[in-house]
Amino acid sequence: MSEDTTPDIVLSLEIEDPALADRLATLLGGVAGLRLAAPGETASATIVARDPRVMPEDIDLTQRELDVLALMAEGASNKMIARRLNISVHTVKFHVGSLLDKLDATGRTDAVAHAARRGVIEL
Amino acid sequence: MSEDTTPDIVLSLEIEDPALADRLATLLGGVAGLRLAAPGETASATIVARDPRVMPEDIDLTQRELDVLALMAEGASNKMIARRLNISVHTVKFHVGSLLDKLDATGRTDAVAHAARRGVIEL
DNA sequence: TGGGAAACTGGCCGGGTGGCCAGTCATCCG
DNA sequence: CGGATGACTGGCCACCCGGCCAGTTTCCCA
Repeated sequence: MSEDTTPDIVLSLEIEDPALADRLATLLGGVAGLRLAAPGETASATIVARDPRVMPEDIDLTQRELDVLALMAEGASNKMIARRLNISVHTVKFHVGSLLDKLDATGRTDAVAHAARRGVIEL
Repeated sequence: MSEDTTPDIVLSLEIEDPALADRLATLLGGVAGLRLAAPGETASATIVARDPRVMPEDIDLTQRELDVLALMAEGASNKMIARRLNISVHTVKFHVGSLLDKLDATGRTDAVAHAARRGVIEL
């Protein structure tokens, strides 16, 4: 009689903390309709530790800086960014400078890495 | 008499698919020891759709290239990388060149972004 | 009315970056 | 014994980057 209309939801655990992982595994193991993924199995959803969502507080970047940052993350050069945003290369440098400042980065690569880490941008 | 030795595990849902999210919410709602996060509440774990883990899309980088890549992601310049790895700046450039090639990137910033996206490195 | 913030532009310049050429050395393999 | 591959190093050079100086305009707010 098992109506196979909806197979079990397969969940995988991606938790560092062994204690938390263990509690979750135990708790979820007893839930009908749910199943923990077997090693190597592709899960339909994953439980990760902590909220990956952006941390509290915002680095307070202006809209223009966000525009420039996004293009930087795409690997665009200052010249390309200038063309894309219809502004001069000098202005791009100006914004990049502010970005390096606010993100406490030493260069554009570092800036993108920091921004990604802080959830300011999505790679 | 509720022994509060272990508070409920707070879970937040990060699911695109409304149907799947709904099923999970229903299933999880009836589990003792578990609780779904209230809007804005910081969860101890999050359920995300799909497995965020990287595909077996190996980029086949040499060990040295991985070394260089890791330092690049830290925002290190070629000179810094050279010092850190005890090799010449020219050799660093050599590896960076290979990296740009293999990662199909236009520059070091792009290379780091691509590598992070493909899970080759962790930011 | 004046001050501040944001966005924008210019020139200049030292140092970094990436591409090209070339070469050495060790290892693995036919 | 060649031949191939990967790691490494060098010189050269056009271009890019980031920091410095300077200036403009617009908008918002006290």
